[in-house]
Amino acid sequence: MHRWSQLFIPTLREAPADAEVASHKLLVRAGYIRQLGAGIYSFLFLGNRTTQKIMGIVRQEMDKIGQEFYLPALNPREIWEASGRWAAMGDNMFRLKDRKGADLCLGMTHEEVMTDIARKELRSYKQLPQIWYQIQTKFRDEPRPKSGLLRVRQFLMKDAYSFDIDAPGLDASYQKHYDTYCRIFDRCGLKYRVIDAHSGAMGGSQSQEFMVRTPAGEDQIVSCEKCNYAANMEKATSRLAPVEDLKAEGDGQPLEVHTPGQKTIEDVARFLGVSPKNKIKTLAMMMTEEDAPIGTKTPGKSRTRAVVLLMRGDHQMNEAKLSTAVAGKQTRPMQEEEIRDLFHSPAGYLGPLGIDWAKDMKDSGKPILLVDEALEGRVNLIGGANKEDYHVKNLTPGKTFHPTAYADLRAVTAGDECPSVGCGAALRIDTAVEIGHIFKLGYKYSQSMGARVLDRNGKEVAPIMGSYGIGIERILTAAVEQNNDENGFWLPPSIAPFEVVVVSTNPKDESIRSTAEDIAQQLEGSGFDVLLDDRDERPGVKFKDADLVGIPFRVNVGKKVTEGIVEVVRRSTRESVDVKISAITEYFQDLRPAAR
RNA sequence: CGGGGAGUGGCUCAGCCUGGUAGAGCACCUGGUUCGGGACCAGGGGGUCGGAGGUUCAAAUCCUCUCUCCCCGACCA
Repeated sequence: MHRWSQLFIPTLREAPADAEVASHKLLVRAGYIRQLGAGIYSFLFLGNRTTQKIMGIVRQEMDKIGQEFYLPALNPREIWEASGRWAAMGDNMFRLKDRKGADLCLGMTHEEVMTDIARKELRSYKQLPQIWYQIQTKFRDEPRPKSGLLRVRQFLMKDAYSFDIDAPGLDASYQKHYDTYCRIFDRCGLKYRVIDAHSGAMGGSQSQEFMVRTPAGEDQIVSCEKCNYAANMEKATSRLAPVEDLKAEGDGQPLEVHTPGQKTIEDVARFLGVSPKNKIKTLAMMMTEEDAPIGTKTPGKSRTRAVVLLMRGDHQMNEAKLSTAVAGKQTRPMQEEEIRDLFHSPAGYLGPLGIDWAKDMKDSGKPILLVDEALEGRVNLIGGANKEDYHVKNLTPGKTFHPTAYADLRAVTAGDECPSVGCGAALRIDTAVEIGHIFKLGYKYSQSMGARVLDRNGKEVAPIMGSYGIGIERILTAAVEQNNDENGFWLPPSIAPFEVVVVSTNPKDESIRSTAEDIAQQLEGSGFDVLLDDRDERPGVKFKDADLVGIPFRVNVGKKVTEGIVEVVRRSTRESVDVKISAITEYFQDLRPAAR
């Protein structure tokens, strides 16, 4: 029996001054956590109890598909050299030396250690598939820890790794994780979306993120309220309404028109009496190509190369999509003289004509012309003439000028139509927190680290891998972000530190005290996690504390005990019902979610 | 790393400009009265004013350096 009077639950009336987001303020106020340094937190009794429950759910579900390991956080340099990530991780990796001067690091993730085990132990396709997971502390020297528990330098992660003999095997392992993650987050009571994610620099083929919408989030996601469509900004698309192209003028060849002083898309469209949708927006960028391999700290020789983007007049460019289109190279807007060098024209009249564009991305030395997919197939567009006070009609991509490549560069905006077939609803854009990530790794680690098994034909092959992560504390943070008000927060019973708090409103009244005690005993006997607030405090203090600390149900034991009645208050709605003391256990058993 | 802000008792903050040897509310301890939404009265304990150096008869206050934390940006397998 947990008695509040004997526990350490240091609740605060006021939030610490340096807390900004709701979950940070409330978790500190509720006595769950205390800060030790930037991005470093101690978990106290209630906080630890909750993370233990979350880990319990994660274990139960993961044990259905995999096996739990426990790997060291302290890693020798060698395995990270083998994968190439000793350098690639840069300053984000905590590094240290042992007494002999040997390099060590604190693990940010465990592909290397798991793959090391695999390469030493796995020999045959008959041993596959394998799914190995652990729940363990990760260390990342974030450039900027922030928002309480949302971005920290030390955190708990459930990380899993799959080893399969072939791609269909990986697909199956990946799907198992997808399903398991849904069960885990459902049981944790979270509302989440699964989005297609950028495969990133890890060389994987497919990747999805489990996101929870919250204003405190750092990532922007696009989602549809009606259907399940969801994507991050760099992947999101939307359905474009058909646009009526202009008719060719004259002989259909590019035709210069005098547009004195008309520089912006809107000005030109109005001046010529056309829609911005029939205009081409020309964006002039410079891209920096580093000679030195990415991740190394020695600055190599860098060259710049012009990248010109053509968008539909009313569209905006998304920088993440541009970054993808140029394979992660750094880009910046051109400076005035760079624009003149390439276009021989002032800004405001830029267009694709008269420039020798690169035929493909490898056609180095020449400027790159990237055309947004929204312009593919369009005809007779209007763009700048590369000549002051002139624009050009009859521009048709692929005919009057030749793009280096077409690419998806367009930023989705809120209210755009959902791209799902037959959906038709409007898209929304929200910030979100990533609570899980599943990833088809492919052969990157098995190859670089030399894991090999014999296949059915006795041929040596590298196993194909997947990796799958869940941020334990982020589940708590997301739950608090989703369920709070100015008085505190409420957690789903499955992850709350206690399911019920029994408040003895006046411990000096013997019948109230003993009834509260009996009810708490009874509920605990029926398998509920119960906290008995037996403190010698005024009722108001106890109610305020109960509202603060995240426990979903409260039983008020007060004057009505003489009538054999107590109140049960549901924290989320504040609704209160009178329940007969004799029926209290049944009352809660009826509420108990089936998932337990 | 660039820009901004802040470090004064456990928490929230005042005092700093204009130097004179540290305050309030909450929390804590003792006694009493209270007891259904963060009570009241009386008494009490607790502070290297982030750190170092300097100016001065005298520094929380002025000057220099430094550390830490927060926010925006950059960054984020």
